[in-house]
Amino acid sequence: MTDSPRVRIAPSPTGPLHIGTARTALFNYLFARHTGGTFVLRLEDTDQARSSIAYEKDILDGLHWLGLTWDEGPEVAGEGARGPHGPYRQMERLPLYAAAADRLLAADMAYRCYCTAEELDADRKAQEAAKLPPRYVGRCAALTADERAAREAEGRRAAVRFRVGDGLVAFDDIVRGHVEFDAANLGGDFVIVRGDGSPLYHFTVVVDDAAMQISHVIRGEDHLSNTPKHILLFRALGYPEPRFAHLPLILNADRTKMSKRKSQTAIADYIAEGFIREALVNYLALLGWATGTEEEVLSIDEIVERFDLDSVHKGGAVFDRERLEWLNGQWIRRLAPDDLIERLRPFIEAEHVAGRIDWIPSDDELRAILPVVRERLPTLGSIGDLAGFLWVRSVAVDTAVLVPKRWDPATTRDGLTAARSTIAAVGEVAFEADELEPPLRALAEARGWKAGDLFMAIRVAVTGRTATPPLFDTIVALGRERTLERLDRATEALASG
RNA sequence: GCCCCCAUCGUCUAGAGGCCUAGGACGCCACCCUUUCAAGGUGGAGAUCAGGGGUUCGAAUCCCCUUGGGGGCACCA
Repeated sequence: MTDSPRVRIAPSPTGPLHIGTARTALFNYLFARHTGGTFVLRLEDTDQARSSIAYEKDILDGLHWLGLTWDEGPEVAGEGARGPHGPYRQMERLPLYAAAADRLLAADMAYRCYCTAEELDADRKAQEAAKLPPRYVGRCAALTADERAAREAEGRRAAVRFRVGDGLVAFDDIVRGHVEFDAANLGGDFVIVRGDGSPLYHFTVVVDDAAMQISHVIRGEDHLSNTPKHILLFRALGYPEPRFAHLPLILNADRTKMSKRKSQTAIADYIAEGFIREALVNYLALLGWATGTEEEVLSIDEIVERFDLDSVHKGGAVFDRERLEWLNGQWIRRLAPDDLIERLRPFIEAEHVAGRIDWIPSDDELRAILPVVRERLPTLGSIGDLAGFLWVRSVAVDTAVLVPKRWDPATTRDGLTAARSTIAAVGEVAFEADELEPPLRALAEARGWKAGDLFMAIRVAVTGRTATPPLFDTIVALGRERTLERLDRATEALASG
């Protein structure tokens, strides 16, 4: 019988959750859920200088937010993990790496290296000058016991290097097919344990993937060239090799690997802008994978159902924010009203904190305008721009935009005054869009105005903007008194200006 | 420099030898709807399938070469 798949996402808490990490996590999640496998989260925090609890929190929070639940691993930053293969933070697994390194040392598959940073640096510069590929020269590969003792006596600390050996290393990558490397091109014996005793990535990843019984290593293509090193380590340690699947990279607009410098890479920044999880997941799934049908707007469950590693692409995919925004709009329109309101809350509160609105609307107020704002929201964060005028005491009206192109100031003043009377004539109880439109249209017709011009003058007067939700719904949301007051203010501004 | 990977509209992609005079989506343009802005609808521009050789009756699809792009070569992950 074949065991069910075990996959993992192994982020390093050395920076905020990156789009690329989220995508890799998503594909692991999709594969695990589609196959009924197990999804593990492991924190690779061996770079103590760069790791921090704040980043760990950002990463865990981000993955939770995306809805990528894992079966084993830490749930909350800084707290314990669950699962039978713990601990799941590498700094808590140090004894395992030490034992594995000792085994390799004892079998002479690894050796102590006493080279100093200066020596290594000089080697590297010489190789560079000679236009040779960088590679460890093997200075410590065959030290005698006496030579070692001499270096120890000097107080030099030893790193541990793995003997790469020679021969071909081949494997069948699920997305790339047969790939092979000549061990001679791996850059020589590489360090697996630092001079201070802390283990390095290539080593820990193998020890842990073996210990956690990972069956499929699904990761970014940037790891493809590292894979032979890992395979050699699996073999040296006597562990079975997992299957590998290297995903295409997510690219900047210039087709280089997506980077913070050239693109917005932090998931937290997308969340802060008001992208919703459904859209982000949907979008990310479609970068490097497609259903093979014309379906594009898919929920995570629908994606799980259709997902297949074999149909993942080989070529990198440029991150296209416009397409993400389109999908975000699609998903915002699909949310249930109360769900949308709940998700809008933090953004409205942020507007309030920033002083851009004077008060926070109630659920009922929000629910009332939802039908006319939802299709105008590319992101949740655009709620302020779109409807903020509803929640301020007064709006700033620029008299230059208040006067419609075909009108002059006098006509505008006349129009606003007449509109005020017309709107005032609509009683408080009948204050609905259907009651407002007919008399205002009649007014325009009676005075020989184009309805659009009248409406635009009113729109700017009551909202301060030229692009708004439908005018009559807007006026109703604003309420009779506030509408009349804003019309008065605008008329005054026109008179004095 | 060395090794490895990749290559269909601007972008994401469909396409696994004949169904392709290459389909869809985003974006763009036009029109319709319309009080603005959106959303929606319809239509359009946009790819000699990187180029060149093969294989085949037939190639975007298979093979080779070239070109281009990317990734990796740390006591980072």
